Parts: sequence; structure tokens; C-alpha cells
Amino acid sequence: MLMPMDTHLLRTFVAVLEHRSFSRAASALGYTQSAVSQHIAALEADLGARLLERRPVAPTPAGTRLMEHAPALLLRLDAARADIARLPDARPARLTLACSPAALTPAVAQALAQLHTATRLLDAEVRLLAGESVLEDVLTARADLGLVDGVAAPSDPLPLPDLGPTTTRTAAEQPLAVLFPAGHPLARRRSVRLTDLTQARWIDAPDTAVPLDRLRAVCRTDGFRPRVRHRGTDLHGLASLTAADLGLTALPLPLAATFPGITAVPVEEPRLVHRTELIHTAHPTAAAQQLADLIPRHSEAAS
Amino acid sequence: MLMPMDTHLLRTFVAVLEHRSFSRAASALGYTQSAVSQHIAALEADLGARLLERRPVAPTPAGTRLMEHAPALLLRLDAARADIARLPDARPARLTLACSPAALTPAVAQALAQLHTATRLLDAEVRLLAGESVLEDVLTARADLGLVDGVAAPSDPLPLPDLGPTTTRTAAEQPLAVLFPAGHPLARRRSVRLTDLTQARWIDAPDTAVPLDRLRAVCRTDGFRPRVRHRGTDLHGLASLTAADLGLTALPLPLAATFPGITAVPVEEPRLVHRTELIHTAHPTAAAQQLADLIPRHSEAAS
DNA sequence: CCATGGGCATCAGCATCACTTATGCGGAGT
DNA sequence: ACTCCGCATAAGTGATGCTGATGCCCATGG
Repeated sequence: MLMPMDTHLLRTFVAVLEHRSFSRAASALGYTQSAVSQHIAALEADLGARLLERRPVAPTPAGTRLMEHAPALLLRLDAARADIARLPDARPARLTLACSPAALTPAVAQALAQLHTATRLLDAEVRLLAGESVLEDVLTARADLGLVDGVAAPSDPLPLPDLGPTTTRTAAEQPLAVLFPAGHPLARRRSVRLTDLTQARWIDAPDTAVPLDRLRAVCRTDGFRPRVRHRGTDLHGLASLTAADLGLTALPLPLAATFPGITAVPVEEPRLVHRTELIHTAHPTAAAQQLADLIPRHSEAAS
Repeated sequence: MLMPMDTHLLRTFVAVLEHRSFSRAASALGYTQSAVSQHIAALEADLGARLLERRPVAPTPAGTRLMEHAPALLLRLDAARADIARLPDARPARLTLACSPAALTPAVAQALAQLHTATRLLDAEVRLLAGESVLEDVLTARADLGLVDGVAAPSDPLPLPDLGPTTTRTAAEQPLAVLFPAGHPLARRRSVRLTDLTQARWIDAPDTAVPLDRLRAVCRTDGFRPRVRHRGTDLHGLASLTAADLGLTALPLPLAATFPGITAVPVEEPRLVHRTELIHTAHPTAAAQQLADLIPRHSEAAS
């Protein structure tokens, strides 16, 4: 059986690694275990390299390489299909907005309200997701518009993978702040250096704008070793962990200042900003374009 | 016949649009015309939309959308295959460097010479290609290392599509200059504004760093209408066209100054630089890494 | 040490499907 | 109106991707 590197094969390859099992992947995909085994064998024959170790199932180096491509390929396939499916733009006024947690600012909410009154928008939905899922939703048309936030140097863009024809635009830029529990010794300072806090106790919140590995990347350090992990998009919960002295967190300043039991101190060094970017596909729906136009543009002058 | 959106179908779809003909695409792919017709029919059935107008063959809106994804998908598939194929890194010391025209600076040549003497490199090859082809060669392992050049704002990266796990790094940043024929009235000026030249006669050289649509993009104008088109990577030829007063060209200043019959005048406004970026995959060959290390890093301080 | 069981590989059989060849059909040019 | 060119369609066939059954390997437990 010799088939070329095909979509199905990649899909089962990814599924096998997700489930760490041929048989579980098979039932998840609606195949028999035999079929999955043959898929992997075909891929390995085609690429001329062993991709998986079995028992236990784990990627070989070649398999690891393939995993750097396969999910992106499958996502882009879905994006292509979605791009075409949403072409007949005659759908009723319906709008889905995907947001990462700290991206849903008052300005965005106001824009949505304006649009709602202005166009009698039938049905609007806001989905709060982790950052990568936002891009995924926009690409696959599960959302018409996306807002992702993250930290970056003042003039750098957010590091978003480019998996299709999308347009991004900065929607907001805010100072980054470290959250301290109210009585913390550093909480009285006017500003802090992140690099002074690499050895402190931090909370890793990989579904928010500031996962610790991002901080490590922008600070070029190995520090910020996590003590607690927070999953999900609930920032109030995250702040309450910090208030309980479980570890530090970083969030945009205006937002950070709203949490009870928290003192937010701006980050002075390195020069970082919390940036929110608006994402839509190259061909947004009419409603998406309207909402995008209502969301205020970040003014360069204010930076 | 109902098959999902598969690699083959996308490949023939792209081929049909390239050849603007079902039958020519068929023979190019080694299929019969009938097979191609069935492929397109299957794709259209799967996506639920007509993709091509026939007689003459042209993309529908949906087909245009698909063309925004399909070539990138196919390239990334090849990139994945290449990434795995080059894993057994025990290949002999052999190095292929893909360069866009103005990226092959003296510093690069020197680095290559150093590597050659230092490691008795058996076989080195330098390929001069248009910018997009460089990325393509690096992704598909036709080249171990790539150098692309282009114009951008001083702190912006070059707009390279991200089609796989690659690493880029700025290798050089040079002022941008406009080339005038020796006796040209503006040739005596110390600097020029690009925006004053939108109505001038230009040469469009889409295979070099400064295609006119890029200039239009960075200047946010509709000007720079081409009078002559230059294809290929031969910059001396391009400069000679300008020397013959066929139209203006923009190139990095140090390079531009070397052409006979040409006066190069730096661009003052908008603030632009000619930047050269070094590209390799996330897992470069040993030789590629060595050469990359030998190519001087652009010093931020000098900007 | 052997017995047991879970899990991937392999084999044979079969229904499906993607190709080819041959023919149909519609529009543009003479 | 005839003809040619080029895409669509039909029928047939060899290839192939699936299933179910079985084999084999390794880990675990007695």
C-alpha cells in the first residue's frame, strides 16, 4: 500500500500522537486500529523514516519534525474550507467575536453595544478563549472577528503564526503591570524591573496573555519558574490566586488595577507593552467589518 | 465520486489555473484530461461552490479564495517532507545558499570564503533567485541557507510569509537609494523624497528587492506606475536600463554606487531601509549553521 | 519460569474509488 | 452552417483503502 503524504494520513498521525495510542486514535477517528496502523506505515514508507516509537507511542525525531508542520497544515486546510464556505455573504446579521481574556476591554464592549443599537444586530456572541484558539476560530470561521492580546516590545508585533490570509491591526496598547498581593514589600514601588523578579514566585497562566514562557522569551532569561499553574481564561480567578500570595502575575495596567486585594505596579524594564490586536480574515463579513471600524484604533501618538 | 479536499486535488487545481487549461494541466501532471476534469468536479462538490469558469478557464471568487491557500499548503507540504528528508544530517559537507539579488554582499562572499578555507568545504553552491523563491528553496531543502532582501521601515521586519518553522535574523541594513542616469536633473541632490517621484518613470523589477508594488505599499500611494518591466536577478542589467534613461530604480546605496553611468541618491522620506535577512529552517545543517555564524550580524547600534 | 493480556503488525478479502478510453456537447472562428 | 477545440460525461477496470481475524511482542503478575 503506497499512498502519498495525504491529508488523512496527517490527520491520523496527529490523532495518534494526541491520544498516544493507535487504537484510541482509531476509535476517535472512526477507523479500526488496523487502518490507523496502515496509515502510519504508509506515511513512514512515503517519507522514508520512522515517525513513531510504539509501546509506548512517542514521536521519533522525524515524527517531531512532522508535528511541527502537520497541525498547521490541517488548520490551514480548515481555514481554506471556511474561507470558501463563508463566501455567500448573504448570511443574516450575526456576529461572533473571539477574544483572549484581557482583550475584552470596555472600548470593545462599547463598540459592540453601538453596533447592536445601530444595526439591530440579531445575534452576537462573544467567546473567551486562549490566544491561539482565537486565531483558530477566526481562520475556521467559528468567529468573524478576533481579539488577541499579549506582551511585546513597543514596536514589535505579537508573534502570531501566519496560517492564512488575515489582517491584524493594533487595537490597544497599554502598559504592563505586575500584580502583587496588597501587603507585598514591592507593592509600594512606583515601578519594577521584570528582570529583578525572575527568581520570585510566579503563576503560570498559559491561557492568558502572559504565559511565563513568553516572559522568558521577551526577557531572554531562564527565570520565571512557575510554582502554580492556572488554566482557563478567568482573570479574576487568576488575580485572586495572586491576592492569596500564591505567586505573581502580569496583566495590563488598567485592568490589573481593578482587582481587589491587588496592587499593580507598572513594569519599567525591559520596555514592554501589553498589546491587543484585532484579527480578521482578508475578506471579513460585513458585520465584522462594521465592528472592526467601531473599535478604536490605537493612536501612535499616545505611545 | 466524492473525496475530501485532498492534496492531489489542490495540486491539479493550482496546475489548472497556472496553465489556464484543463488539458495542458493534465499533461503537465501526467494525467488525462478526464482525470483533471473529475478532480475539479470533486473539489467543487466537496466545497459546495464553483471554483473555475471554463472556456476560458478562470477562477471564480471562490476559486480565488482557494488560490490564497492552496499554493501555500502545497509548499508547506513539501517543506515538511524536506524537513524530514534532511534529518539524517550525515550528508557530506555540502552547502547551498539561496540569495535574492542584492543580498549577496561582500560580507557574505567573505563569510563563504572563510568557511571554504576553514572546513575544506567540498561543494558550495550559490543560487541567485527572486525573493519568494529563496524562501521556497530553504523550506524545501533545495538550499541550506537563504538571504532575502527587501525594503521596510527601519524597525519593521520584511514581510515574509511564514510557511514553516524558520528562523530569520537581520544580516544587514543599508540606506535605500534611487538610481538616476548620470545626467539627470535630480542626480545632483543630496537626497530625494520617494513621494516626489511617484509620477516619474520607473522600471518594475519584480524579481528584485524593490518591486514597484512594494514601493507603493510602503509609501501608501497608487503611483509608481511602471513603464518597463525587468525580469530576472541581473542587477547590472537593471542598472543599465536606468543608465539608458528607461526609468528609475531603487537599490541599497553601497551597491547602487558601483554601477557605471548611474548616480545614486539616498532616499530621505519616507524613512526606509534596505534590509537583508538570513533565513534557515529551525533545524539547520551543521554547515549552514557555520556559515550563518560567519555572516556578520547587523549591529543595532549602527542604525 | 510460565501464563496472561494489552496493543501494534500483518494478512486475506472485498467493496470502493480513481484512473483510462471513448464519446458527448457547447461555443468560437471561418 | 460546419468544424475544431476543449471540457463534461459514461462505462469499465485495475488499484487501493477499508474491515475483521490473527499473529507477535512486550510488560506484568503469580
